[in-house]
Amino acid sequence: MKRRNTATQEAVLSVLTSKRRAMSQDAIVKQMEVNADRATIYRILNRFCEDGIVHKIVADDGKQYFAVCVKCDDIPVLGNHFHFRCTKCETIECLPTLVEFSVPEKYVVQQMNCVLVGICKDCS
Amino acid sequence: MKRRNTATQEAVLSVLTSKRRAMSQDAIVKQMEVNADRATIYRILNRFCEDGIVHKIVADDGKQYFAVCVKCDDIPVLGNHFHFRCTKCETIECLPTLVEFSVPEKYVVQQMNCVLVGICKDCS
DNA sequence: ATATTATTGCGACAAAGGTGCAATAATTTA
DNA sequence: TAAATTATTGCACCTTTGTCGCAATAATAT
Repeated sequence: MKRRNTATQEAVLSVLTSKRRAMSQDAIVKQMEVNADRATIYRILNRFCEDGIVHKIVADDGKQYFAVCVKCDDIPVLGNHFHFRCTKCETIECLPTLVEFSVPEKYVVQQMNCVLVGICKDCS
Repeated sequence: MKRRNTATQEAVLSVLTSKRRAMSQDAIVKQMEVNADRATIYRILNRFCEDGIVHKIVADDGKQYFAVCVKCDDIPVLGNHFHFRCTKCETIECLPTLVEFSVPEKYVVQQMNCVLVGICKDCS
């Protein structure tokens, strides 16, 4: 399944990279000048996830948010970091804070989804 | 708004306390012998949350799970603990592991929702 | 026993995501 | 460059989760 370049895909990626935040599908379309079908956006985002271009966060509102996997401020943002949802500006960002934990005997951790909720630096 | 005792409420609470796991609405009804309306279950669960009897977890599947606020194994399970979703037995449990973190300057954390995903001790 | 009002059931609704299928268009091949 | 291949899209439709209004029911207080 070789990938192809399309305008919609580039638009989605462009929005995500410029905003530097985790965004929901509807937030992404709002920022796009090109308009595309909802289902298409979801398919593009899920493809990006498979390819490791973006990662998915499920916030405490139950919605999926997508963020580009980039290094911010020279701190590598890998899988195991906290996400921060600001209740004032309604954005979700990747914190450089790594999630540290230890689980009881015999538990195997494969993924994680950690969201802190509060007021971000710009709103406090 | 004084609370009243009803059979449905007791049934919900009974299921949650006996299972000792975080359960979704549909999982709860399946375990109940009394049958009640979906909306009613949700209202009961949200009331329990308000009263501090149960707490709500939003898993990485975007669904709400509810767990009784109890002490397990002599370890107090308060707000700031990890949750563990087992992909094999499809349950979510409260880990005794507390969430430890430090956020960058000027961030104010008010809540958190941290879910680890993998294989639990019973399934590994 | 009656009045008060919390709780329930029903119906309807909205939002978020996903899917199948035919049409479109980006690559590849000739 | 033109034709063939097949990844991607748009559309329609569907499912699940969760909420809400309102009238009916039933738990408590009087």
